[in-house]
Amino acid sequence: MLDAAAERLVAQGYTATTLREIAADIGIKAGSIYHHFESKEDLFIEVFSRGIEVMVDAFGDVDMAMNGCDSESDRLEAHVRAHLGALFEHGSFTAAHVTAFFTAPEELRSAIVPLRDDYEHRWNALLADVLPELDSARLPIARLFLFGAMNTAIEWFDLSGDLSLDGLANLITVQFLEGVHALNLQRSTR
Amino acid sequence: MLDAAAERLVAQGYTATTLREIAADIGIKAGSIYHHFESKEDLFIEVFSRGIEVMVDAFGDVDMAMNGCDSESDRLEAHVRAHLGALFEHGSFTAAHVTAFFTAPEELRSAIVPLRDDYEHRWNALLADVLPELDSARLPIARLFLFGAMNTAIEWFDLSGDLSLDGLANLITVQFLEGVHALNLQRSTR
DNA sequence: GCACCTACCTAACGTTTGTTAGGTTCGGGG
DNA sequence: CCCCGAACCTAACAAACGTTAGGTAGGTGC
Repeated sequence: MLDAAAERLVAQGYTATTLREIAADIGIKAGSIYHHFESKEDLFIEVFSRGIEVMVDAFGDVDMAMNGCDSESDRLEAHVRAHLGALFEHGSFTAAHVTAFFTAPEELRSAIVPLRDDYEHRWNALLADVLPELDSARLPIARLFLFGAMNTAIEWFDLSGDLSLDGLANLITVQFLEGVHALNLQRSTR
Repeated sequence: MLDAAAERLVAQGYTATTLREIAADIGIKAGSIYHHFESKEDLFIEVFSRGIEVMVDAFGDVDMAMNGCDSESDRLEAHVRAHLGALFEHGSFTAAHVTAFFTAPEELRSAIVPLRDDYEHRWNALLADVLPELDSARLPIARLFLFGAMNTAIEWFDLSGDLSLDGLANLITVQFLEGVHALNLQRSTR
């Protein structure tokens, strides 16, 4: 049921997704949803929360696996791969979150924001490690650049195409890293 | 009235934006909208179209101004600046298009897609000029990277902050250009 | 002064939405 | 055997939506 809700979210956004549609998708009636959730808002809070949960879990797994890793760029690439994995390989929760979060009403969003902040802080910490030379004021901007590259992949990336998720992760990481590096050179030689 | 519709679109998305709200914003009643447009769909087709129009016009202006320019990177930066200008300095039409296009029903979108394709083709041609060494299959992906960086700026960039639009355009251009350059090096030395 | 057009309003229509109250089915525990 | 709770259904509710028919105010041209 949460899966059905997430898929509808990706395809139609919050308001256009009706409880009757979700119910029909899983073969029940709309009223029955209220046996599991208090309201439409409540249901989608759960969906959005799981979307972040998947990302945070994937991030944590990489942190474990890459504990003794000496190459900072490899570490970053692994995290990029994990984020892409959350988007494309673990159901529609994360995809729903990324594409439909801003279509939800503000009251719902504000209940989710703390979770989002947590995830963003982890990335900030990671980027501060990988790019110690980067001005800390520029760090959130760099993160947004990276998020933009990863998240817009939803709109065009095809899992069954020529490019693999590993390949895309490498593409994004190299592009990001060298781009930021070039910015620093430019600033310090001016 | 189109302005009011665009601003509502940015804030709420397609389905959550009601004709009664738009009407109230400009001091008329909902029914009166139908004197100017045949339907809700019709109204928003106009809004989305103008969003692209603003971008295309800005693109054309730069093409004129940069006609005899010798530096390809300066030319790219000027176009990035123009796209950002369309997003932040020319009303809410382009911002509405970028943020809310995918919240609109499919029938509406399909009426706009040709215009979008036109704009994307211009960028493809530009990038082919600026980056002649880039594999043509990778070109659309590179464009999407760039679009991602520019368009996500809507979610965080503040016109009244420390960073100017010129500065942001430079940031994005350098980051993008050097990133793509690094990717080519990596591929050709492997 | 009459006709006409544009811009708007009023008042309702049919539909869809989230939501709710009350009833049904069914499997497991005492 | 009975009871109970979980899962689901039926049927309706009020509210809000896009949309429409018919009417009104004010300006313009003749």
